[in-house]
Amino acid sequence: MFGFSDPRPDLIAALEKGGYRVTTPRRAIASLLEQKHEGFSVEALSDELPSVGRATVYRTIKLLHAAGVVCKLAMLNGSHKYSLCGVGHHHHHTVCVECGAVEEFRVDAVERLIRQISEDISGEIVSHRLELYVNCGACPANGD
Amino acid sequence: MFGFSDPRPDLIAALEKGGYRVTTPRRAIASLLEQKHEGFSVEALSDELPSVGRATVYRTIKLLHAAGVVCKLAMLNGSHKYSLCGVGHHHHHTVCVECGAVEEFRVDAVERLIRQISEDISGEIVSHRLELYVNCGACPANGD
DNA sequence: GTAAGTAGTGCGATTTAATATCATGTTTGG
DNA sequence: CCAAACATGATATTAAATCGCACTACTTAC
Repeated sequence: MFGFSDPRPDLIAALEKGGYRVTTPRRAIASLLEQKHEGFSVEALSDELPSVGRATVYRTIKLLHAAGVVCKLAMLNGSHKYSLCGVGHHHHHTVCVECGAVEEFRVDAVERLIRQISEDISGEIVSHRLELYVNCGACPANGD
Repeated sequence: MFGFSDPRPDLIAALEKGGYRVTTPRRAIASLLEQKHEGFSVEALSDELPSVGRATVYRTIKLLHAAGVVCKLAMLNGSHKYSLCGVGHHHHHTVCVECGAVEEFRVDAVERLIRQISEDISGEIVSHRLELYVNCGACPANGD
């Protein structure tokens, strides 16, 4: 099995490392996030944190995203979800189209493939995105 | 080289095949599209067609997308672009992060890889998305 | 400890992309 | 030519995200 459940990255540490202050709102966001390994939308997050302004939630998620501890996923319908993710290793995600559950996976073959393609197209690959949309078969939408 | 420039798909034919009427606004959209193999936003398209209502442009692009002759690409920044694309064969895209030029490519290895991954993760893969963000090295932004 | 400076916050307005509403216009089959 | 079905367009609306700005709260210097 390629999937793996990540050790929770330390969001507070990520902020400190980036030279950002660790404030009460940021703590609140971080601790809520740590209960939400699955995909979440910033909007929903904000709704669960009425004590924190929306803009601050967006700003903080952007910081965490820049710090690499939160990933931004493109859903099929064009909306986005975010997900906590392990630092330090590149990975991709599966998203259940029924229940929205997000899982990370890493397959070295993906990286090899990208490298191989990069030799065959003109220009230099600066980034890539690979997302798998699945039906996880274990979600409420499947009759549990 | 994996890339290929597609024969222009016949957008009008695609509409007819889908059982939709071929109307004046749709003709206008189709003929503008056929000059725009590169990525484009619906917004920009609409601006170039003042005689056609915004809603109609969106509706028509959605039809063409459903018909498979137009692809919707997710940009790194979260916005979208559309691109004419060949019918009948699955492919992926490179997008130049500087100039926005879109190219199609197809590598069978991608499909093999997806199939291989599908055997190793729980759940069933219903769809996937692979986009390569490149610096095409031949665009105005690179000093031409 | 206080003043000054910097970083962070929150409200509300704004932007942008896209969709919904719905009265009106167009096409097509007969 | 008529009626039904389909398509259109102006406008309102929604949703996600960002911006502007006054205010607050740390941090540092003195």
